[in-house]
Amino acid sequence: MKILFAGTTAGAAKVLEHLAKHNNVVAVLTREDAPVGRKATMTPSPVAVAASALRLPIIKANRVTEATDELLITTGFELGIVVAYGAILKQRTLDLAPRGWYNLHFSLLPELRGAAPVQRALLEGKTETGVSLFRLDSGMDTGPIVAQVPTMIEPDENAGDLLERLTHIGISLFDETIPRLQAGTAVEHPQTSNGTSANKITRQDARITFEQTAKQIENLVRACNPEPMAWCDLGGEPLRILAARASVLASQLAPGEVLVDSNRVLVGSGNSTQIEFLEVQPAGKKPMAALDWARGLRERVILQ
RNA sequence: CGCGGGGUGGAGCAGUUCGGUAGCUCGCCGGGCUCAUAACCCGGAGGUCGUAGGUUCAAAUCCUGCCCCCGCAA
Repeated sequence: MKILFAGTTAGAAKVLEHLAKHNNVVAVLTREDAPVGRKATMTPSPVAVAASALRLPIIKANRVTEATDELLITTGFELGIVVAYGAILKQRTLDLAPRGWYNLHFSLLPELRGAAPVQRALLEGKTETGVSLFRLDSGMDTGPIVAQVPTMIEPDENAGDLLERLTHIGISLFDETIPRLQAGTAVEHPQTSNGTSANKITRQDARITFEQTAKQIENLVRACNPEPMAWCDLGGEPLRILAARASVLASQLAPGEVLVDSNRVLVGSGNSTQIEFLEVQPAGKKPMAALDWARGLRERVILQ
């Protein structure tokens, strides 16, 4: 069976590499090269890089237009597999695949539909999430579900860790399910509720306000690592917080006040709680242990 | 030519304005105290100050080129 793979991110590239070993992937759809870094170097997506290594035909498009459809048709694909492609497929395009299009989504649908299910799961402090494989329809992650795998969220997992784990789970799920997709024997269960949405987390969302409780800040920090990374203001410069955990001890620190105590960097937060910084990154510096950062401080600081 | 910060013993920083003995908080090694310790006390090792050149009696510090790292913005 001829499979078309659509994806963009590093995780999607991993899935592609695996699928291509065991299936007949005839072409890859990915987003166009994008500027990356300070020099805005045009860089192909991780999926494009992986597809090149696999010597697969690549179709690059940020929006799937009718012209893109024509290219897709020429591949002769029968089944579409989508993992974090980053653009909506219209019904017109969905109709091109005789066996349909299936999407791997990193939540237990209908929970957390949308662009950032992993980050939102952590931000909301969930203890369980999972992956869902469903048939695409014209809505946003609303199609009928073919398979789901739940998993517990580890207390110290951040979004990067969790996404990596979910990706592996997703790969296993594909191994189990693709034969049935190809045979057309997969059982589909319609989503029965409207669920919840998981919008992308913006840089403003990622700003820490120390009026929040330590637990809320911890959730934000975990959700935002590695992207877009939680931050606060240190003397007019951003201070990124890569890792932190809510302390169980009550705090007498004012919100944003920093105290080093017993080899721990504690910061006052809302409702008399305190957040412990574990890893931070000042502007212009590399990430460092919070204690190292605190050692270099010459005076008391208040974060905002 | 988008804006900006930085490179100083193993780590994080000060010192550069105004040139003149390598500093601080840790870590490491050895010893002491202690029931014990992430605590405390004593001692010690470890640095071509990113790199190449220039100015000077003298350069981490002043001048010039180059390399590397990072934040913001896109």
